[in-house]
Amino acid sequence: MSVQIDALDRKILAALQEDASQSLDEIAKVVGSSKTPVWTRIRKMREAGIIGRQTVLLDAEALGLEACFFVLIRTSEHEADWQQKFLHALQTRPEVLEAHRLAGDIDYILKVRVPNARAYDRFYQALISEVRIHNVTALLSMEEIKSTTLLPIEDGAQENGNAP
Amino acid sequence: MSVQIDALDRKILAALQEDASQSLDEIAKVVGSSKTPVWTRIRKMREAGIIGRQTVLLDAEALGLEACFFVLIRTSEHEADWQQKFLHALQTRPEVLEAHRLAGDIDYILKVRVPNARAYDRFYQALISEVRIHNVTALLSMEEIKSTTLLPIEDGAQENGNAP
DNA sequence: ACGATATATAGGATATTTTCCTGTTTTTGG
DNA sequence: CCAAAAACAGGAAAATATCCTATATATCGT
Repeated sequence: MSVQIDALDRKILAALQEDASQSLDEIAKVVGSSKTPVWTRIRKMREAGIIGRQTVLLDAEALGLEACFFVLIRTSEHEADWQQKFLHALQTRPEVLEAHRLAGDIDYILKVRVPNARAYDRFYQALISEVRIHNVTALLSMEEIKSTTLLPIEDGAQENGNAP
Repeated sequence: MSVQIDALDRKILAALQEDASQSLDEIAKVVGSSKTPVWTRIRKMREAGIIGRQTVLLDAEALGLEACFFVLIRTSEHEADWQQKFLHALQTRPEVLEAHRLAGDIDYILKVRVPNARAYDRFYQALISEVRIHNVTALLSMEEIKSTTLLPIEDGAQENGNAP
């Protein structure tokens, strides 16, 4: 096992994802510790990959990205090289913000952010010309009710999935 | 109009969302400017809400959140107070990371992160006991192919949707 | 239960960075 | 083409990150 996360780590993670611009002293005060352990733990969790990218969330509309689509994809092809081409296409296109392979009759779901419906169509045409896809349904978002990167962190007693 | 974003602003935004821990001097060098204009522009874009939360992206699996569902919801009710109750339920539940109101025959889509399938069922039971919902389809993610908060920022010439 | 070793913690010193100020250059409008 | 305004570059003081040292806490074998 790489790193075991304890209650203090979880408090630090919660504070960090809430506001990563806080100083170590502020975080230390919030989590009830001092800056050295907070700093050491952050460094270790960064190295372990528990803490990933430090970023800033931007207003998509202000950047002219006014349309958001969820795309449900069914395919008949499940060969290795088809899948590889498909994955590569998704990963290189910056308008694809999320892509998941699913269980069930729908094979993939994408979240795509584009300036407008025309830009979505361009994306769609480019995608289906690049890889063969059986069936596509696009769901257009009318309203972003909620959008957060804040993961729910259990700060209570540690509930462990498997007994020790 | 609140703030007009120019090419330098876009470069700064791109640098920031790529790595928000960079110093002003580093960003200034990358975007080809000096720290004062970079700092002023960041401050203004923060105030204008173009730049939102500064955060850190965490590894959900490392935190024990191993299951991700996309939930497609159809409802027959479209009255104001039903909708308000529904929105409130979504916004207060931390396992709901995204919620969109859609155009078309599916009314809402949610993205839900939970420790496991049992936790999803608890969430689902709690939700349908709180608000009346006509039809629900849960899509289980088997693999997160891509997940990014990096919005595509056109750093070329400024393409404007409406003519001046 | 006790002591020896390992580990975590608190607070302080230095290097870096943010924040703001001052003088200069560039752009804009008449 | 000149005046007014805006943006810019670099520098100084305050705040912060990073690392060090000493102290406290926990762990393990006997």
